[in-house]
Amino acid sequence: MVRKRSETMQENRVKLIAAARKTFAEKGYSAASMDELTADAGLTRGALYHNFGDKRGLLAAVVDQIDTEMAVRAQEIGARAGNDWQGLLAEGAAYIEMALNPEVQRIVLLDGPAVLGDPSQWPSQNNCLQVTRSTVERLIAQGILKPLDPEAAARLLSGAALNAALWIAASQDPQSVLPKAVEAFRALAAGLLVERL
Amino acid sequence: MVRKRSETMQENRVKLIAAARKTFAEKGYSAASMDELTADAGLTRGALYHNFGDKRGLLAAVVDQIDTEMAVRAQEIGARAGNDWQGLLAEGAAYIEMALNPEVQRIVLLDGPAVLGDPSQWPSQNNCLQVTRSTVERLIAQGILKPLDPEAAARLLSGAALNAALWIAASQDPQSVLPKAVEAFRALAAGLLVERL
DNA sequence: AATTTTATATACGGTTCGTATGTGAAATGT
DNA sequence: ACATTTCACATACGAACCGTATATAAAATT
Repeated sequence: MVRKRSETMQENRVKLIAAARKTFAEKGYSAASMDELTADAGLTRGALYHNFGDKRGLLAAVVDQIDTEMAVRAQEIGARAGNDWQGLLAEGAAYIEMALNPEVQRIVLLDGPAVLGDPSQWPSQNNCLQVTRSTVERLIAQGILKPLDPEAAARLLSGAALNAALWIAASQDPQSVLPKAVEAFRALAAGLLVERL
Repeated sequence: MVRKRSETMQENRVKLIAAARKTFAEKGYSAASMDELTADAGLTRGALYHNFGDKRGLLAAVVDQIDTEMAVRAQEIGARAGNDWQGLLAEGAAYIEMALNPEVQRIVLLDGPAVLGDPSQWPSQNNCLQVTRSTVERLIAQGILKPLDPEAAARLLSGAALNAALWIAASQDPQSVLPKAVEAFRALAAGLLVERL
């Protein structure tokens, strides 16, 4: 059976990213051994360094994948809401819930920023942030939100949401804490609304 | 000259923490070599492992120190404000500005959570958070803020503030971005206020 | 069919961490 | 005051890991 080179290469990339998601989430970035990780994928470090440059590069690829998945999900949930304002609240709640996933938490929220630096400068450009920002921009244009800097508002909102998730996950009883966090988030977000007359 | 043991030991701890603040801030936690770091302090790794257990232990000590300094500063600034509500806003702005300091940013915001886990479970108990929470509790008791969970509100507020700082520091022109972030923060915080009648 | 490319495997060197052991000075007891 | 014990720190050692340099075999190209 003749296998095209680009096919197997793509498959190997997928295998490596999948193995990395698992290992990074379970052990954390620094404790993840590249020998073990590549062996789990049925390969060696050779494949890794050829495809991703170095350990950091692999993390960047993993972060990009998860971030994109999160952004897609958040946008879907936001779009399903009645209006843009409800959408913004739904997106925030969605981020909080998604960040309870250990993969998201360990890889995107903890190791990602520490190893790759500030999310706004990631190669993936942080799709999550983009989604929130464009929602905010629409709401400002509609006169529903105060005319704040959209980037600033989006950063603070997602910062609040993601930080809430860290707190929830570390707490003893996540299920009882989640609603408190969502309630506080909704209150905060309401501060962006224009004053009622 | 007879030097008491406990004296020199305390001095050595101070030296090590000082060297670690410098090196961790400049190179980041994982790139910091404990051989170099201890040599800078005029000691060897022996002193380090005896005093702090391991590399993580040293980071924890450094984080504790910086976090405490930040909490003291924020509380002073908050107390100087006219009332508790103005104090809360001033504290938030103070966190944002303090987080522009590379030491704070690299050590407390990036490496700290990645290596030590969620800040609410740090040995230092995260003094910054305590300050904000007690301010929030007072404001709720006064009927100025909505009766939300104080811990949740404090977490989200500080999350927003610290995340804003990461954004600012990574931006091209921090000085022009800072006021936008502070403005957005004040708007968000206003969402915690009880509805005006 | 011969030649070139290249995706991955293998081999190696350098660095780093944590522990195990050694040592000399302060602390303690008689 | 001297002998003994404690312990804070230094030194020595082993294991793990990363990134690169080299080798190889299979696909691509001519």
